[in-house]
Amino acid sequence: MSGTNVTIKDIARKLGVSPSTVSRALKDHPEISPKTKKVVTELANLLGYKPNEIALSLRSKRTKVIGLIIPEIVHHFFSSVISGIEEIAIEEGYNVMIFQSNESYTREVLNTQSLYANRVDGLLVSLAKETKNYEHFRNLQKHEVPIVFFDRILEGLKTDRVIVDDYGGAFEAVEHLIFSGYKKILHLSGSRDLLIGRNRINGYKDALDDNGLEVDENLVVPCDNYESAMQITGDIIDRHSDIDAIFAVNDFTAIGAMKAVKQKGKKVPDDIAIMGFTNNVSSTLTDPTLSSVDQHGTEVGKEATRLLLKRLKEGELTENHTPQTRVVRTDLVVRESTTRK
Amino acid sequence: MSGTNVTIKDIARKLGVSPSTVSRALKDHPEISPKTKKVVTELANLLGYKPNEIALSLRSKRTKVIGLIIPEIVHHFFSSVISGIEEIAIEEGYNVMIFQSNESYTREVLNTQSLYANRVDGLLVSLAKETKNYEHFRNLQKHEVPIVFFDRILEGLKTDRVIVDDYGGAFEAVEHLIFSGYKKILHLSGSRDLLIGRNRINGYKDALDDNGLEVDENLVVPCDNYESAMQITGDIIDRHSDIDAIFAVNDFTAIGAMKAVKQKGKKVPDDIAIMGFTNNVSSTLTDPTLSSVDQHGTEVGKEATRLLLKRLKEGELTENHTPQTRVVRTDLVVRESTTRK
DNA sequence: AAATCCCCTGCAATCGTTTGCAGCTAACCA
DNA sequence: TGGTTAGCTGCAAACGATTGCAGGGGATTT
Repeated sequence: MSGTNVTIKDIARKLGVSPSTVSRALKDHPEISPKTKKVVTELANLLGYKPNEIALSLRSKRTKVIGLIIPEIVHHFFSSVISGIEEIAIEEGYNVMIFQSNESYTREVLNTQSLYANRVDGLLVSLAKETKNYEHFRNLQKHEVPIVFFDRILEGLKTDRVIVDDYGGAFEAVEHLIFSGYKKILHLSGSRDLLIGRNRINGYKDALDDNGLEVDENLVVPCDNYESAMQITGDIIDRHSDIDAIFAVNDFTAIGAMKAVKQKGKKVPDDIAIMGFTNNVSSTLTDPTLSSVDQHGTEVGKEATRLLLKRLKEGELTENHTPQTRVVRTDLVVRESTTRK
Repeated sequence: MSGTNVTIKDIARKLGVSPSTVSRALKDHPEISPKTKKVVTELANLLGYKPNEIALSLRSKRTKVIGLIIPEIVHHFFSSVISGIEEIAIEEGYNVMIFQSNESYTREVLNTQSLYANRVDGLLVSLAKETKNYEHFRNLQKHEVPIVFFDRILEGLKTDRVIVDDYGGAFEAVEHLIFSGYKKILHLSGSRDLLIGRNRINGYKDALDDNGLEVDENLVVPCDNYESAMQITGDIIDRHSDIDAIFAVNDFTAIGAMKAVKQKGKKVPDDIAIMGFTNNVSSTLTDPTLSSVDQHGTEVGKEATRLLLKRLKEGELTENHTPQTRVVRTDLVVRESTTRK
């Protein structure tokens, strides 16, 4: 980026005016004469002048960059969140600097340090699974960097938050199964350590409860990935032969369960219905296609970014700011795996 | 980012020395006395001083940021490329600024402008489908910003490149089908406008040719997504009842074809084998699981970044630099959809 | 005691842009 | 014609860090 970069000084020199005049002319300052403005802008265009954001940042103490820390880009949910973030950010003239924690606490701390060194104007974060304390975020807050957490939030830190309505989504999904005539519903659940895991479990239980079905703790089995679902689902339906539906904590788990069910010679959805969560692309590709709960990743990203930009516009009110929590509604997407012919 | 940020001047003032001394003390300059170094570093740690990268960038004319333009983050291939890029970049102290073109030429041009305004040290690009000309990239090159293209490259512009061995991957995939005893192989192909589309077609044809099978142009059908594969595959196998294998340009297309084949009452892989390309997560989730060609997205990202950082280290040799092209090998991943029992 | 030398530290300019203030020129009015 | 005013433009400092050069002060040498 050396050499050929045109600066305001270059333009000033060629025109025999001062840099200040050029600067003012370019931003249409009222005290500059129309003729001067004209020659300046013409030369600027000719030379392809573009203001140096770095210099602007140094002077104005704002970079127009927002930082993003996520566990893993390759997860479809997170990449759709990024899409949403980018869309809103670009609209408002902000750029996005992305960091992956890879679920590692150490990495996350390093990320916050890089972000601070680069003086990002604000930060969007979804936590690594390992993260239990939040000194690194508190540090940034001391430096008045506003933070918005999304999806994987940190209780105990006063920040804006955007979360998915996991409870509601689970409730609706299970109720759909019940209304479709399924009565004995297995839940392959997420970790009870994570808020999202607990919320989905509670949605499941309350849906049963509200509809007069018994909650059987033996039917809440921790299992949150494809491989283990493949392995354990067969056994479970052998032991509980009256299971006629499975609600899984995510789509991959659901697909693993589906495969196991089919291997047992049972039909989906006639013998056993299957419901996922997340609404991955994958859910349209299975056979039968998988009913799921859409988490609207893009909307989560948009909402988090809107919240952050709002904070940035409000200015230095960090101290007396009341943190907000936005809940993004989920949507039930009914496909073949829960629809008896 | 205002207020509480500690600068070198703050430290200098509190210690009654000059900023220059502080600066030198912090970088262990030999002309600073040990005692001064000690007090300075201690206070710096105490106050949590972190150099302002913006100021450094302004002075040194390098930002330690590399820009990335990709068509769409939500595609698994691209998000794995990002992972690879980030890994290498972070190792070398670089950060990554990501932009999506959303396959739009206009957006891509805007992206290059933002990237230039932010004075990124270098650029990694995978082209939007729409892009036919390259003025916007030529502009950046004028400003001595090194560019590395990957996957979707631009012929006609002298730059480093990292491409996937599409030809070899297709060849190997089709040969695997042939060796498995399949003789009439349909190719659901990509666009002949794109290099990757042409390369895969050529790999397909040469594999047939080399193995003494006839190449039938009617069996190369443009079709590169799930929906259209679902729609047209049935008709094609009706018309050409001797088709016993399908090689699709990507996994989604393959999965669409698989579904259509199953709907016709044919068995996969016993009646018709199916081979994808990309090796998405989805390929492990279908029933039967899908054989595919792994493109090693992470490796593509790593290689592109290595190439770029190498250029950056070499310095201002942009003019007399001989562009390099690196080819990333593919790997055939055999699963159930091409394995007769 | 004067001269020399070595350590250490500070001054000032620089990167590119903005902006409060001062100053210059020309025109207008009395 | 002298003074006021309006309309433009330039000076200089600032953002935070680095670095060539100059200089101060103490110790050593003759």
